[in-house]
Parts: sequence; C-alpha cells; structure tokens
Amino acid sequence: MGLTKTAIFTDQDNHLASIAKALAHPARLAILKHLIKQDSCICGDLVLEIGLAQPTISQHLSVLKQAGLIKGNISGTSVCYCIDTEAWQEANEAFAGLFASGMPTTNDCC
Amino acid sequence: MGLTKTAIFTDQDNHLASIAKALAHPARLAILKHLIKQDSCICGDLVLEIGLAQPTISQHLSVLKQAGLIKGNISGTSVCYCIDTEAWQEANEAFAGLFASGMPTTNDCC
DNA sequence: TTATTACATTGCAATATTACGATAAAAAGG
DNA sequence: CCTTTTTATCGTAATATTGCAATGTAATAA
Repeated sequence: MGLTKTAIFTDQDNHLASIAKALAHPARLAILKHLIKQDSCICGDLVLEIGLAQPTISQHLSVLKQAGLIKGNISGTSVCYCIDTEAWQEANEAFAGLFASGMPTTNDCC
Repeated sequence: MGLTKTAIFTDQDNHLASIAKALAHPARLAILKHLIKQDSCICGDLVLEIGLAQPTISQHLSVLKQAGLIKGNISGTSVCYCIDTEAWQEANEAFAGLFASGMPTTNDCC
C-alpha cells in the first residue's frame, strides 16, 4: 500500500528510519556535504553545484529541513541553509548506536 | 519521475544513499536489531516477532540482502539470516565518515 | 506418495518519491 | 510603479515502495 505501519514499531526505530530516509538520496547527501564543506551556508549555488532543476533542489532541501537536519535563514531575496549541528550530532549518535550494537564475533550464519 | 538520476552523483554518494535506503524502514531496522540481538541467526521468527505478514517480511529481508547487509543460509526447510559483518563494518565507517566531516563550530546560518 | 512446513514469488492496490515546467511570492533595484 | 532575482509551491508524469492474499517451490515428515 505504500504506507508504513509506524504504529507497530518503536519510536526509536521510526525516528532513525526517518533520518535514514532523509539521507537515502545522493542529491541530499551532496547537499549536506556541500553545506558542511562551506561551513557557512549556501543557498541557490546548490542548483548550479548539483545538476538538478531548481524546484527539485528546493524539494530536497525541504525534505532535509523536515527531517530537522538543516536550518534556513532568509536574507534578502535568497535563503541561506546550514546544518543543524544539534540534530546532526543526534543523528550521528543514533547511527553509531545502531552499528555499535552489532559486530558479532562470527560472520557465519547458524 | 520517481527515478533517481544516479549518473549525476559520485559513486560514493550513490552507494551511501543505497545503504541509507535499506535502513530507511522501521521494519528493516527491527529485523537488523533482532539479528544482532540473537548473534546467531534467526529465520521466520521474525514474522512472529514483527507484526507483518510473511511475504512482507520476506520482501524486507530481500532488500537487506540486496544491500549486502545480511546473508542467508538455507538449512532444511527454513532459512537462517545473519548480519554480514564486513558490510556492516563498512556501512558503519561510511556513516561515521559522513558525520565526522561535519560538526561545524557555529550553529548559525550566515 | 502425500502432507506439512518454511520461504519466496507473483500480482495487485494504495501511497510515496523523484523530477521538472509553470507559476506564485517576496524582497531589492531601477 | 515595474522589473529582476531568488526561492517556494502547484500540477503532473513516471517510477518506486509498502503491504498482503494467493500461489509456487523445496525440503522434511508421515
């Protein structure tokens, strides 16, 4: 049905899945990396930097913003985006936690 | 179009995005956590453990397998799944790399 | 051989995602 | 005021995802 049954899962899993979803597109990864690289923030340079149309970039930015990973400031006619450091750190810890819990000793099934 | 323009992006970004996509569903996170918890591997207990129909679980397992995160061994009529430790470690490093590159000093835009 | 058990696959319906052209909207410059 | 610049939003088309009933398959049990 294309609709995830969120009620069945833990809040933690639902939340981590939503963050993973936001990271699950190369354009969004490229946007994040660009924002990180510039430290201070960029706006519509992303449209030139990445080879996608302006509405498409705007949509990807919206996804990242809704996931809480980035923030945007209006300055004049342009909008300035940057990583939300707190959310970024939290996401980092969430993924680190997932991977740290793993790492079994053997790599064999059964 | 629902079709990602992979040619535009780096192999690294495309790969990390594909791993993130595999992690971008709470059922798949729950499956991975269960496999980790049991250390040795489980099969159709997942259908009971998670509240989804057998074909749905099978599909999620297929996604995780295609992403390379898990492996499956046939033993009798049942199939035994476990984390692919190598791929798991690689995924861990890929995410750690992404997050480590970030962490700017200020949390303000512009 | 004939169940039974455990999974995978197929087919389908409902919804989501990706991408972009066209069009708003809001600020700045003339 | 009008124009330009920059971004967001709307509408749409193509494809992907999620979920499950029905069915297929392969190994074991009877």
